[in-house]
Amino acid sequence: MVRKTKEDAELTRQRIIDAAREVFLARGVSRSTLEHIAAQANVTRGAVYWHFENKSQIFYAIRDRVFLPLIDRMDDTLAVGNGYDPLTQIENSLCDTIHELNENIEMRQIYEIMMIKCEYVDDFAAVLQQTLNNCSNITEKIQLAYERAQYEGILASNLTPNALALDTHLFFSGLLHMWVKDLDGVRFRFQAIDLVKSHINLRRKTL
Amino acid sequence: MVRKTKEDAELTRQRIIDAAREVFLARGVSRSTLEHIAAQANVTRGAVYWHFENKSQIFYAIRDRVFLPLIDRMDDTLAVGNGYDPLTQIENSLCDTIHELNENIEMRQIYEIMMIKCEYVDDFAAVLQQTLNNCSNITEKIQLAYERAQYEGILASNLTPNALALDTHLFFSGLLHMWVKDLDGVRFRFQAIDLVKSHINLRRKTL
DNA sequence: TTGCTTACATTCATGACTGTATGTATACAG
DNA sequence: CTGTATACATACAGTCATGAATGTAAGCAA
Repeated sequence: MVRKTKEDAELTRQRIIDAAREVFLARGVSRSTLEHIAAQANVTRGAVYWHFENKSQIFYAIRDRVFLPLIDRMDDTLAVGNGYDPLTQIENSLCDTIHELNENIEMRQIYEIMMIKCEYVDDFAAVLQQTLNNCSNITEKIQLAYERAQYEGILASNLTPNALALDTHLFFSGLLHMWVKDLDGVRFRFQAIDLVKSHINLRRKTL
Repeated sequence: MVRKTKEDAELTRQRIIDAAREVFLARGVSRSTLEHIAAQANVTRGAVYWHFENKSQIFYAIRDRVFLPLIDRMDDTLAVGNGYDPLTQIENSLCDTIHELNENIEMRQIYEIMMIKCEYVDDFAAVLQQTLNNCSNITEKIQLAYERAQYEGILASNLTPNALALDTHLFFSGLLHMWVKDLDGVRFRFQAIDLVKSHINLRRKTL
């Protein structure tokens, strides 16, 4: 095979990442071999080893394509003073993620891989803890929004913003899991948005 | 090795199941080999193959040791007329499960295996759907309790019992996941019970 | 143009892991 | 007391999968 230019090489790298995503999804991470990934990307294992040290490194590359953008979007929708009241901000933030899952196949696949196609042992155990940290950050941001909501007097509940934020976080975490597992969509996918709205309405003071 | 009596054989079978649980937990299901399991159980692979067709069958055996009792307990705590009001019934039902996770090492390990040490592909994909079905049943039971709560006029919310039940189910599903992933216990394990109580209080009409 | 580096492809040695086949001693039925 | 089925252990064959070693042609800088 001929030597490629730098741009070609980067393209190959992306092809390998995309291929790995497909293969991980179909076979699970553990049972996916570098040969499978290489074949799916139309290269040889040599090429894969050139671009990545091993399978975990490919996994990390895949994950970063989802979680870094996710954090950013959450920051945006939960930012102070974007025209929405705090409860609506939280609602929008959650609905945005659902919307993204519906529209973005890549993101959907990556969530599926991380939730039900991966075993968190050895190298991967660290990933779980990082994800937990990210979750903590998100919970904090939601809590801040609830604090503003309380200050603005639109909260129906007598619970603390902290308790509300944790409850919301757990609800949404469960929803994402069910969204992913509910392959035919009947149970959760089609009504995910409604579930988020109900969840938020439960906390909104009725006029 | 000498031929065992029937009771001995059953004991061996249990030892293999216990061994598989330990090995699955430590290495993940995919990367666990029948040799590992056999070694942990102090038998040879021959013995394992005698008792089980393959690895998935061992997995099923492990799972059944948790989920069948779980359903039963839920049925009990949510049964009509056991002296508690419906909201307290739901609370007890969830707290019981948390309590069981705290006390029962076997159950804790099995949850951990099923949530973060298993890749749901091929044979295992079916397990997910079965679990989803079980979840639907539980949600229905919770919904019935909410309907009774509504009838008794102790519900604070204007949401439908169906929406409330789904919200509770998702919350609890998220909580179990976090409980399992939160290995050091700081984030969720120690306050799981409080989180359940907050969740229920949010729906209880204040006097 | 030369020579070094890049971006892969190819080959090889080695080591799991699986499933099955076979051996074997004993429990148990009759 | 004897035959058969049981409950394993042992041995074997075949298939992947890995990682490293080596090959190679082309890009690119000087």
